[in-house]
Amino acid sequence: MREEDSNWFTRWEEELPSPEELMPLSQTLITPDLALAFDIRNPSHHPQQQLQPPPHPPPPPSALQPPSQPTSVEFAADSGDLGSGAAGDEPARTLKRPRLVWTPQLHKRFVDAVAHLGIKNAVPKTIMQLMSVDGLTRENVASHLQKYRLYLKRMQGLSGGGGSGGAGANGGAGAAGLGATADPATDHLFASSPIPPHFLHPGRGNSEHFLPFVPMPALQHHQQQQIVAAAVGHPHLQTQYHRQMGHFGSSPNGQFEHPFLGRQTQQPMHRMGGAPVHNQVPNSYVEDLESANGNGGRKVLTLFPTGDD
DNA sequence: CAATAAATAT
DNA sequence: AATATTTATT
Repeated sequence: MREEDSNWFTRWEEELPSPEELMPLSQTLITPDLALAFDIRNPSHHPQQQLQPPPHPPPPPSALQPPSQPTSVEFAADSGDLGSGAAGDEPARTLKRPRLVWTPQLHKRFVDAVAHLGIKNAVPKTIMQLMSVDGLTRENVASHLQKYRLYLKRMQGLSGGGGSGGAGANGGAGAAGLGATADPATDHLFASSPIPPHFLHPGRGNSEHFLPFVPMPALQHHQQQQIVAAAVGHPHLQTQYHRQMGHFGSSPNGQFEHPFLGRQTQQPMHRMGGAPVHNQVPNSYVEDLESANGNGGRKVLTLFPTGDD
């Protein structure tokens, strides 16, 4: 049955974020106040970071589909105080980014990019470019890709006896039912996104399909909290969290102004695919917000799960 | 320099 | 535990 081949992507269409989800919300990791407190002047050019993005005029809404909105990622700050020492005299040029949180949505975008690039072209740099996620670095992708490959191999390993078609359509916790050796610790994230069939058997597929990668108007999580804990060498390090709630003005038009516009660090990529990108409006799929999951002493609140656990 | 994989670190 | 970072190899 080959229907599965064309089904795997019709699925995530329905899971697309609702308009409410796609608020750019490019929150700066370092608040201007914090940056000033550190006397950070940004001496040399450092990687694309969102330090106080200048009021960039949003591109005019063209009839065609302009590049997707620069999807911004959220970061989680841990209780590690980076104020001691680094803030003393050494310029914070070597600012370390907060850990990137790979949300199911973000991972889905990752898988999409890899799927459309093909296994051979799916290298960190290319993936990163295709994802168009502001703040994403090549290292982020590389690290994630490494883990993802291990995950794929694991899946192949235990589905080898079945033949073709066995492992294609498991979209969620399907693989964990056969008493397989799927460590619950390894997949959680990866199991949330459908695995393109050709991923599992490279070379065994058949035709390369050029699916018009739709970058989507934007892919944004319903951000709520988890911003940055400003610890400027305070003895107590009481991490405070901003409760960012309340959405921004959502116009009935579907057009709204973002308070902060993420930097569109979109580099002109070479001709890849060249497929006609056709945009489509996702269904308004309401997602449940999950907050305060029993996570023990973790302060990082996980974002909403995409359904399964 | 970029990519990969394994090990190691936070 | 989930990512980052480093190391070594290609």
